[in-house]
Amino acid sequence: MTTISDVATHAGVSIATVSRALSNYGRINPTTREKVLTSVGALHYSPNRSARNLRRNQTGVILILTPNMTNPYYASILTGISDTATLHGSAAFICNTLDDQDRTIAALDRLRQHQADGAILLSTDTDSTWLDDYAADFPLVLCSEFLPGHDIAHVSIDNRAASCDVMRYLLGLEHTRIAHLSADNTYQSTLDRLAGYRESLIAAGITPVPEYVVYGSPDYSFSSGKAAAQALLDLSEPPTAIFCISDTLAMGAVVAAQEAGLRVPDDISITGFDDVAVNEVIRPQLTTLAQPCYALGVTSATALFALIGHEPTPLEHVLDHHLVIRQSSGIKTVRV
Amino acid sequence: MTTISDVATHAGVSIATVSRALSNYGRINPTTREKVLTSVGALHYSPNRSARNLRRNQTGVILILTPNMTNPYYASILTGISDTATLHGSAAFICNTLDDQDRTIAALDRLRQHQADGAILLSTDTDSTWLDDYAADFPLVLCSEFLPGHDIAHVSIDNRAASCDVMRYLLGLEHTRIAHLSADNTYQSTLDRLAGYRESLIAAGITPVPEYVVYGSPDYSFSSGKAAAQALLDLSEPPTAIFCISDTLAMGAVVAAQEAGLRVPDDISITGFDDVAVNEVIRPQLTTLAQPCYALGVTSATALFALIGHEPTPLEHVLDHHLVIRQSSGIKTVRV
DNA sequence: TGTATTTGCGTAAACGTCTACATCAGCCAT
DNA sequence: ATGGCTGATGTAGACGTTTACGCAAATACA
Repeated sequence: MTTISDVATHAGVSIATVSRALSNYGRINPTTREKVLTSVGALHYSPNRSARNLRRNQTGVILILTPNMTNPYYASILTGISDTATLHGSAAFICNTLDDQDRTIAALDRLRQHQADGAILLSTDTDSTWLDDYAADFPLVLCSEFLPGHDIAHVSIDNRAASCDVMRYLLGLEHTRIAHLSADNTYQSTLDRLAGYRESLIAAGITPVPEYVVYGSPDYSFSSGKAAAQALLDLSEPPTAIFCISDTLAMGAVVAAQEAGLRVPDDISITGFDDVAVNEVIRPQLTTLAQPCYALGVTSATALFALIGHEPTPLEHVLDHHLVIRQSSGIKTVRV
Repeated sequence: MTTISDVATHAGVSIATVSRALSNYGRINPTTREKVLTSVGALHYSPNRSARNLRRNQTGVILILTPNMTNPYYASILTGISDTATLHGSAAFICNTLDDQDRTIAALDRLRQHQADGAILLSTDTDSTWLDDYAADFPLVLCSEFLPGHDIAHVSIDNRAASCDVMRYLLGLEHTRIAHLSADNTYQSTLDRLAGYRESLIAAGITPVPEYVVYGSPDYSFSSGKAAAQALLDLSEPPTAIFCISDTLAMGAVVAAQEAGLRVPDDISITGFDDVAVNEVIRPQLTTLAQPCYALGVTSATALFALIGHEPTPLEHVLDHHLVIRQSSGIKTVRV
C-alpha cells in the first residue's frame, strides 16, 4: 500500500509538496509538479479516501435509495443522477432498500457517519414523516415523490395536471365510463393522480362511480393490475376505458381484457403512466403519460449538490410531462 | 457534529473507554459501559466512518458493478448479495457502469482508494483481461460470468450443461430444425450455450445449419430478438423451435412469430433462459431455463467476504439450474 | 501482611491526508 | 548593504478513531 510519503520519498520532496501537486492547491513549481506526478505514476499511487475524507470532512459520495431497483422506471433517472454526480466529481452509490424501513434508515445513517455527503430518495411514502429528522441535518432530495407540507427538497412532475391530461384525452375519445386503476400505496403521486381523475370527471359533468376506482398492489405489479382489471370487467356495467397509474398495471389490464375476449383498443381503451422502456414488449403498445426521467435524475442531483455546497436552490422543482398516444387507446365504440 | 470526545466528556470517561464500550473490545466494567451508551444515545453520536476506516484499514463496504441495473435478471442476485453483506456487517453499494469501461475502472479504483473492501462484477466480457490487475491486488468476484483461464473467483451455473438440458428437451419433443437465438457479445455464458447447442445437435445426429444461428444485440434487447427471429422465419425452411439465450430475446421471438401469423407453441416452440420475473407479463408464458439467482448472489458475496478475510475459498463455484416448462413449447407438429 | 494477579481505565501514538505557518533563497528598491 | 517582497518548499499539527501500553486499585493467594 503506497502512501503519500512513499511518493514524497520517491520524488525527493516533502509530503506537503506532493499534496499540493495533486490537489493543485497553493503555489508549486510546474517542474516540481511534473516530477511528483511522474512518481505518482511510477508507484501507482492513489490517495487514501478515508484519510482525505477525514481531513476534508466530505466524502465525494452520494447515495441513491431505491425500493426496487429493477423497476424500469428508475433506469433513466439513475443514469441522470450518475451522470450529474460524475460531473461534480462524486460517485453515486445505489442502496436497494426493498421498501424496508430498517434498510432505509441504515442507509441514511451513512450520512451521519460521514460516509456520504447527501442522498436522493426514489419513492417516498407520505407517511415517512420521520424523514424530517434527516432532512434537517443532511442534504436530502426526494425524486418523483414528495411529502406535502414538509420542508424537504423534491423534484417531480405535476401529477394532478398530468392525470387531467390523460382524462382530457380519454373524454375527447367520447369515453364516459372511465375506470381508474390505482395502487394500494400512499405515494403523493397516487393521490394526485386520483384527484385529477375525479376532478376531470366532475368537470365533464360525469358522476364518479365508486366501483370504477380499483387498486393494484403497492408496487404496481403486473398480476395485481390484471386482477384489479378483471374485477372491473366483471361489473354489470364495465368501463370502456381504464386509466392505469403505471405501465405495469396497464400491461396487466391489457392481458385481463384479452383473456376476457376483448380487443384492445377496439373494445376497451387502456392507458398507462411513466412510459417505461419495456413497453415495447407488449402488444398493443401502450398509450401512456411520459415522465422526463433522465431530467428528473439530473435535476435531483443538481439540487442535491446545491444543498451540499450550501448554495440556494428552490425546495420544489416541477418538470414537464407529455402524453404519448400509441395503440392501446381509441375512440369509444358500442360493445357488441 | 458530535465526536467520541464529546461522548467521553458527557460520560465523564476517556475516549478510550468510549471506544471500548462501543466496539466491545478489551476489558470494560458493565456499569461504565451502560453509562457510555446512555451518553451516546443522549448526544445522538455516530462514529465517523472515515476516521474509523482510516484507523482500521477497512471500510465495511462492498461494491456491486452492474452494466444495466434494471435488467430484471439482476433483481434477486442483488438481493442475495445485499442480504449477505448485511449479515457480515457491511453495506453493498451498486455502481451503474452502463457497460462503459471508464465507469467500470472508476468504480474499481475505489478499491485502491480504500473506499471499499471488495467488488462483485455482474457480467464480464471475456475480453476484459485488464481485470487481472485488479484481481491480483483486491478481492474480486465475478457473478454469472467468468474469464476462463484467469485466476479470478467466479460463481455461475454450468451453462453448457444447461444448454444441453434445453436441447434434450426440445429434441425429445421431436424437433429437428432447432435454431439458436444468441447475442452479439463475448460473455462466456453465450459461448457455452452455443457450444451446448452444437454438441447436442451433433450427438443427436443432426447436422448444424449455419443459418439457424442468429444474434440479438449484446444486451439481449427485445427488439433485437424480434428482428433476429424474423430473419429465421423468413428462411425457405424455417425452424420449428427457437432456443433463445435470454428471456427478453425469447419475448421478441414470440412477438415475431405471432406477427408472422404463427401460433406459439402449436406452430413453433420458443424457449428462454434465466427465468426472470417479468416473464409473467407475456402470453404464452415462456418455457425457460431457470438460474438460481438469489443463491448466485449469496454465494458470490460469501466468496467475496472469504477473500476479504483471507479465508480459503474455491476459485470456482458452480450452482444448479433447472428447466421450467411452461406454455411456449410443445411437440413438433407439421406446419400447414 | 506481603506479593502476585486481575481488572478497569487513561495516556499517547498511530492511521494518511491537508494546510496554516515558518523558513529560506532569490530578487528588487532603497 | 539593508530591508522588504515574492515564490517554492518544508514542518508540524489537526481531522476522529483505535489500541498498545502503563498505572492504580481491587482482588486473590500464600
